[in-house]
Amino acid sequence: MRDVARAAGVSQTTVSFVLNEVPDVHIGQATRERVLATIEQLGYRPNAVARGLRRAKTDTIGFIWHDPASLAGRMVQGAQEAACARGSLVLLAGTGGDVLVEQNAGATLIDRRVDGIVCATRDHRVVAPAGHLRSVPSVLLGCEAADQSVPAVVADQAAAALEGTSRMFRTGRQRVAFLSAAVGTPTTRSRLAGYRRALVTRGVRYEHGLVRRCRGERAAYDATRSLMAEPHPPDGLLCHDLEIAAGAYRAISDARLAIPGDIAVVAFDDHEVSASLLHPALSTIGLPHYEMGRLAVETLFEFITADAVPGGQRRVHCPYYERQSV
Amino acid sequence: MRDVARAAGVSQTTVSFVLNEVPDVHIGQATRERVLATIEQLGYRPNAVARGLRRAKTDTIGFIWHDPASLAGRMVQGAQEAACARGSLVLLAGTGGDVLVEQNAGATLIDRRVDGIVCATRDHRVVAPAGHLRSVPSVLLGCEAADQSVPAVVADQAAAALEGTSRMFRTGRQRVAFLSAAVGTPTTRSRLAGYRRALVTRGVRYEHGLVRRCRGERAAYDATRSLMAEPHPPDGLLCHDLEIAAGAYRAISDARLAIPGDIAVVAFDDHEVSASLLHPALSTIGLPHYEMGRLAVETLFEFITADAVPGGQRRVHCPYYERQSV
DNA sequence: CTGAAAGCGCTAACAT
DNA sequence: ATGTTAGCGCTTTCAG
Repeated sequence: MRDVARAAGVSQTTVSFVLNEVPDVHIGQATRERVLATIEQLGYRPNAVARGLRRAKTDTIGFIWHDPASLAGRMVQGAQEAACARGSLVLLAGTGGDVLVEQNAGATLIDRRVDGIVCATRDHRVVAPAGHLRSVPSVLLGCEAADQSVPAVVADQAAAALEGTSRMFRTGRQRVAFLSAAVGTPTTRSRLAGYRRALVTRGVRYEHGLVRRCRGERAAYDATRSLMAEPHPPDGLLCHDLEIAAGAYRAISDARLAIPGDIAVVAFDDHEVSASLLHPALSTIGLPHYEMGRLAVETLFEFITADAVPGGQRRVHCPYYERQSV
Repeated sequence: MRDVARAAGVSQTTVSFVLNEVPDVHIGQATRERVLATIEQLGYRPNAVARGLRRAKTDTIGFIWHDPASLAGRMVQGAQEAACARGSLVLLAGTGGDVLVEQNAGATLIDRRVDGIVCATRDHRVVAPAGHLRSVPSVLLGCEAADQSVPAVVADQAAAALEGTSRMFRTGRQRVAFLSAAVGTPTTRSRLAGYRRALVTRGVRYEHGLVRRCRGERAAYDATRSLMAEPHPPDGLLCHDLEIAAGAYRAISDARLAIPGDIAVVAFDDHEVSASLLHPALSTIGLPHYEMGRLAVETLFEFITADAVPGGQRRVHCPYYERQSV
């Protein structure tokens, strides 16, 4: 920068001013152009590290990343693109799901003076935000703070379950069952809530026996067979994921029933190839990872600029992909 | 840091020395412990930005990311974890596949004074590395420089095609066909080379007619039917991806042939759920994204520390996942 | 073994 | 409208 100043015959200050287009300072047209030309000519590029030190702002947002699953990649991508659109970059800090490492990751990011942090945990779990998430603007992604003290962006799983279930009702189904996951997480709870709301909306009584918890293709197969063997078998099936849907498909096929003729199926976790591999192609509910990452960063920027914590929780709509199973 | 020095009754220099465990400087045991205690007590953490400015080393590596596909997430993760293991963080810079934006991304990362850059492009394409990739230690990921001037990490697709094809020969197949992709990319060329090498190894003549280019399930279906209708239909099929394998499966099923009894199938792009959805479960060749990301960063560190460009190209083994289709 | 002091490259009062 | 100057928080000679 000194070189530029010298070559253009001005002071460093002037160079800095033209570079930053400081609002209250007007630089003479001639000077400005001379400086700009010199910058161009010398190929000068400001040192972002030095600028960050001085401004106490690094134009960098930290992304804490717990999820080893590949889908998280879309979240990171969404975050990265949203940040980029605002002139910031994303600094990644992973934790192999380890909570101790998580503390560390947050601290490390703060050491680097990131302007804010997006903290993405797996599986929508409620977290007690670590101290450092309070010391710098932060937003949770895919989970929420137990005390709502940190804003969060989550997939609207309840609405998604409601929609998936309602779609089946709307094609005339009377009894929709829910093949849920084995473990009770916030995700499964939200989905169950949505499922129940769909029943209420439809004026159908909730039956405990229509909700089965299972894990894996095999368990889903068994659960479906068991459901089909009941006096009043279901004519619709909401599945927690693709593997479960696969098990259900197999059971339905073995029972010589037709999809969607005899029974409709909808599953969470859209995966184009897998969904199309099933016959008939499976209608799915997608998890909007990209959009979640994007919105988390947008929210973070609001937080940073408004200097006020944005409202508690933002839910992102989960798209429904209609294929042939409903 | 000044506060720590003051509270411990020493100079900043001393604090810096104990913090960095400078080799040639020995600090008295008592002083060191006092300083450490004070640091702990005050909860002091060094400012990484200031340190970066002074040391001209940021412990950050840049990752240029072209690929909008979700699988790239695993590469980023591999890179991130490898970097983390060496005390560095990954700074992301995406480009929507746009070359102009790419120039920019590289420049932005250099402005941030990253210690090195990993540049990941989609689809193994040969690139003429932009100037900035030469001005800072860089390694290409998933592609290679036309002039080999920049080290590269790629999946060993030729070896993978060789292995997949050979596996089929080893179960007694005589004629293995290759359903390749529609476009001629370095990826498809490498795979074809591997396929041909497998033929040579087996002592089988290459037949142009056994290699079909297709894109999508439907095209694969047609290509397979056409192959099966020939006088000497193949008894083995190497598929470019899962969609193509799906089309092949359908065609084989329609032709009332059995997998693997009448014909064996192997496909690139391992995806557990999809592969298991097919009946019989499809044997696949995985693309080692995580490992590639990891190795790219390892290579980059060699580059940075050895201050010498590591040898041209590193190929990562692609794992073969045996299921029931061979 | 420890401290004083210079400076990394930039920004932003404050002067002129 | 432009220049002078004092740091941002740290590392690192060089003296003591």
